[in-house]
Amino acid sequence: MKIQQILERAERLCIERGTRLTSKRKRVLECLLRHKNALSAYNIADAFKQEAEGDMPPMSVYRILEFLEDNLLVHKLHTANKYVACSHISCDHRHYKTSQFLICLKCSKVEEVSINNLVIGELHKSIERTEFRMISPQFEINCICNTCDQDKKYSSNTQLI
Amino acid sequence: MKIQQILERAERLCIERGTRLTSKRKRVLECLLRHKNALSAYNIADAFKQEAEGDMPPMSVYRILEFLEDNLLVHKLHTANKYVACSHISCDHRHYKTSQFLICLKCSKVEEVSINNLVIGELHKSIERTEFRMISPQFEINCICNTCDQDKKYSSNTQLI
DNA sequence: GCTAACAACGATATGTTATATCAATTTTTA
DNA sequence: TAAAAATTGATATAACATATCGTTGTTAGC
Repeated sequence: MKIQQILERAERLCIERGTRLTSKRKRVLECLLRHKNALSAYNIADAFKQEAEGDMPPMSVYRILEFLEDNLLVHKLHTANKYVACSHISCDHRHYKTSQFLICLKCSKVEEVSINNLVIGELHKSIERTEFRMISPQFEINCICNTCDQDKKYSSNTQLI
Repeated sequence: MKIQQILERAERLCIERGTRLTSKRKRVLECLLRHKNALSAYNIADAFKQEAEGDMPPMSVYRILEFLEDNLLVHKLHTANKYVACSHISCDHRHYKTSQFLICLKCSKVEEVSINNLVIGELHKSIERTEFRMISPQFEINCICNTCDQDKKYSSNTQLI
């Protein structure tokens, strides 16, 4: 699906929620959609500088990312301290209570996967037996993507992790 | 099990691995064992200052934590940027290929749990179908512990998350 | 349209987490 | 005991993040 369509869908979702996807917020979301990999707030600010899209200071990026996260448009990957656009903006978007992210530690490529509901159910059951209550379930799994794995095989000066 | 015994076991494990659990390393591990909650490197440095156990600058703590992690004696919780002592130092210690941590976002209390093998197996299968390869499997699950959950109910000025 | 209330944005300061580097010291090995 | 290796000390700097306050822009009621 094209980025422009996703942005339009995002805008509609915000209107439904009574929030506003301002032009700056839209541009940060677009930046995340164009870069497929996860980006830090400072990465995003740098991208705006380099692509001469007008200034976007890191503090603004943080504020905007917070808004986008609250509006279910981006996910924060806590293990990487980076952010990705939600891959379900344009599809149903509400089926996904538990997100699972495979994150390449080398290039920050991210895949948002959907693990078997049965598995997630079992997980919840395991946790119910403890004295902990799960909140905002999100799994982040450290991986190496195929591309970077290949790189490792053929280039000796590439460092893993 | 008493901390002293765990430390002795840790020392033996290091000797078996051909590494040395020096007195400073031992003291950092002991610090993590005494505090049941996860601590940041700077938290540990502060603890040494307060308890007048002699200086332990943050940079030393980082170096020592790296050693302890390499020697499977502590885990880094990437989502919290904090560290905990491995809860399996004194038991078999090698059965645990995939560690799962329940982390209280309020007080950093941590429980290292063993989730249903079925769940872990399914998770691995899901990942095999992607173009990612899992490394250093470790799951961190954001939770609220019962104690902090109770606190929330009875005190109005306590903030959740 | 005017104004009050609120939301969004800009700017600065500061806090927290982490890595890099090089010198000094201690321990091990030959 | 001297050389080599491991450990520790010390400083600088990078990377990630929050707090605060003033300004600008938008919305809602009059």
